[in-house]
Amino acid sequence: MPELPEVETVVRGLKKPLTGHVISKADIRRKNLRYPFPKGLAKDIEGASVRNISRRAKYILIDLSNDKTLIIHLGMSGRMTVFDSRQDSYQKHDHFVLRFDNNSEAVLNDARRFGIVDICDTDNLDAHKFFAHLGPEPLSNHFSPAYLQEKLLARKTPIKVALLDQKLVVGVGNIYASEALFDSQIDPTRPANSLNKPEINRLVPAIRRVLEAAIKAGGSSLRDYVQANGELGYFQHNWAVYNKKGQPCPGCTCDPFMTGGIQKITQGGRSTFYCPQKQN
DNA sequence: CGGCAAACCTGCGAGC
DNA sequence: TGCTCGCAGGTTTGCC
Repeated sequence: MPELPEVETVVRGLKKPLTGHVISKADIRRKNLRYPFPKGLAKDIEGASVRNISRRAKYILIDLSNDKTLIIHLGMSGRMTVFDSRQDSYQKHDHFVLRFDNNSEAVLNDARRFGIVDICDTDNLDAHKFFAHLGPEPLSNHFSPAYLQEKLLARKTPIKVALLDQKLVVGVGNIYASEALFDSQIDPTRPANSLNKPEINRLVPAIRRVLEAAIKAGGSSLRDYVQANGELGYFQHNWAVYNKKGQPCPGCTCDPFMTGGIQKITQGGRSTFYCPQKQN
């Protein structure tokens, strides 16, 4: 579900209402999501206040006053929403609830339960197994054409598949990989090591452009995703190719009845959308 | 190490 | 209306 823009949007939405507030109660409503909830989690966080909320890759980091950081991943179907003062009772799949001193609640709802909740000493975050092997943030300067070119050298897997590898670059998921390759006019089936310098010079800024535009739009809502305030994202209206099989390519003048329009293929077990006329 | 399929889950839309 | 099938924003694991 949530890729970098969705997680970033949620993080921004959580900051204002939660920062500075004390967690009065952590309600753990089942024993596991993707993994078991950490032992003693409630005890570890109750009574602490929220110092800051940030994002690394697709993880939400809630930095607490007791020098621990609560780590949350939304998986495919997770939502993290804040309720001012909740009137209605818990919904189906509300698995983890933080109640605050001002009576507000942050609720993790995750139908498919691919999400993750973990806790870590803030000092040791970088060494945590989730983060130790991650690639650079795509919106940082560490993600440069020179870096990408070097990393792609040894990889003959299709470029679309490579972009989903979080060791190469974090945050890019299935939607934005298709969108960024369309933006840079690169055929997603090309072996990663076949991209030349001009193509890589197009791809890096295209990834940034697509992610930044999506953040501006509050992310993409396909089915589960909502912002922290419960509103939908609206970048799905700006998709050029994702989920648009058979539709005319926005950058092409060719007749979709002749070309078949946008193609849907499967790579690495996941759907890829692209325009064979524009991307090569 | 690279590459690929399968696994983890529930829900929903399409097609019959 | 109701069933089955396929597919969905991610990541890990196990096998070759």
